[in-house]
Amino acid sequence: MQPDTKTTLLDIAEKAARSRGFDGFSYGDLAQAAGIRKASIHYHFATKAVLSAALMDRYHAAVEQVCADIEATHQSAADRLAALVRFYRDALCGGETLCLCVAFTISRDSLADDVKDKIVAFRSMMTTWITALFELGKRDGTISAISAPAAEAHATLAMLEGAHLAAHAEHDLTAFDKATEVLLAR
Amino acid sequence: MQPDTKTTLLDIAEKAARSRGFDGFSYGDLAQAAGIRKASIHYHFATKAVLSAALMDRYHAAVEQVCADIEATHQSAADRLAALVRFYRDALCGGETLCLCVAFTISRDSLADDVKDKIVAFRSMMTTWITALFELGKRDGTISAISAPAAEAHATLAMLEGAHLAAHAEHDLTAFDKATEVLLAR
DNA sequence: GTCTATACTGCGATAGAC
DNA sequence: GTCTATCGCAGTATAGAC
Repeated sequence: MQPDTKTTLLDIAEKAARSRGFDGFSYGDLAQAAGIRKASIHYHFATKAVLSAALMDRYHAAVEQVCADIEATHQSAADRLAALVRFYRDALCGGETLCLCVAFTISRDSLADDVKDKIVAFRSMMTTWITALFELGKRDGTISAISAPAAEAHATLAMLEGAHLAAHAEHDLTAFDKATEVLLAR
Repeated sequence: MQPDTKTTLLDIAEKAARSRGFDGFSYGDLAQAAGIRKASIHYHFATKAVLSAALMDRYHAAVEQVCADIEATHQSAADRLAALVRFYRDALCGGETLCLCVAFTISRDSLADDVKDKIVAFRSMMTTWITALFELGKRDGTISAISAPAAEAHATLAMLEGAHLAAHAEHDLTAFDKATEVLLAR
């Protein structure tokens, strides 16, 4: 079954937004990639603000689902952490695409208020989940030298997003691997 | 002594670029802030590519100087690391501005090739310097549990840049402090 | 749901007067 | 060194035919 136009547009827009940021893609770009006229996109997403809100909603839900899947398929904290790092690594697409939340953060001044709030909500969801991961790590002992789980979580999210930036800057996954080597060795 | 127009323009452009990314500011914005017409800016910087290259050159030299100053004024590895974190914290301007290298990385597709190279060169300069910091830390014992200095350096730069993103996303320095708490406790 | 056509604004950049 | 004026193009968005 073919995806409908709206979904296709979201897919294309997500790729574009994660590659070039909010200010770096236009309805014209999307139209060309989707094979329709740019005016037609307004039927599906009235404004770019509406489109970016839809992108964040879908992205938030998708990543939340990935976290749930990791919990279901990996028992130890160390395995879950490794799976999370692998997810971020795969999300890079060889250095082409960043986390949507990272890409939107730089264009923050161009975003609608509700989209800014969605970025904060996404980050909160992630740090909460990673905090729980480190709390498990303290109990099961599979991750070494955990201080405060919440502090570790904020540091870990920063490191993952920073590693994304590094790989994007060099268009090379090696940069991501170097930055996460210490994290994975714990 | 008043700074000349070219320096004023660089100052304004740096602030704008670090707040909103390469795609997020225009000659029109700079002209308004500088109190001249946008056509006049082309006299100082023929194209936006030339301007962004000048921004990266100046930024690279300035940060390199900061690192040298830290070496001159702080003896132990732990003190130097703390000073580096403090420098990144101050560079945030309360969450408004990012590291120029971070801000440009997202707009990478809009940059001239030589500017992309300057980003890579900046990152290389930083990781080299931080690697030396951790090598000193292994010798003087003021930083705990150092594995491979180079790996620690890549992880640390990622964490600092990720912490910058976090603070920018929330427009709140608290996010930076949370992300660097673990780093400073070492 | 997609099209053509268009309105309006802003962009980077150039030419030439002063 | 800065100005006015302008070019050519791309941006988001809308109106209305099909």
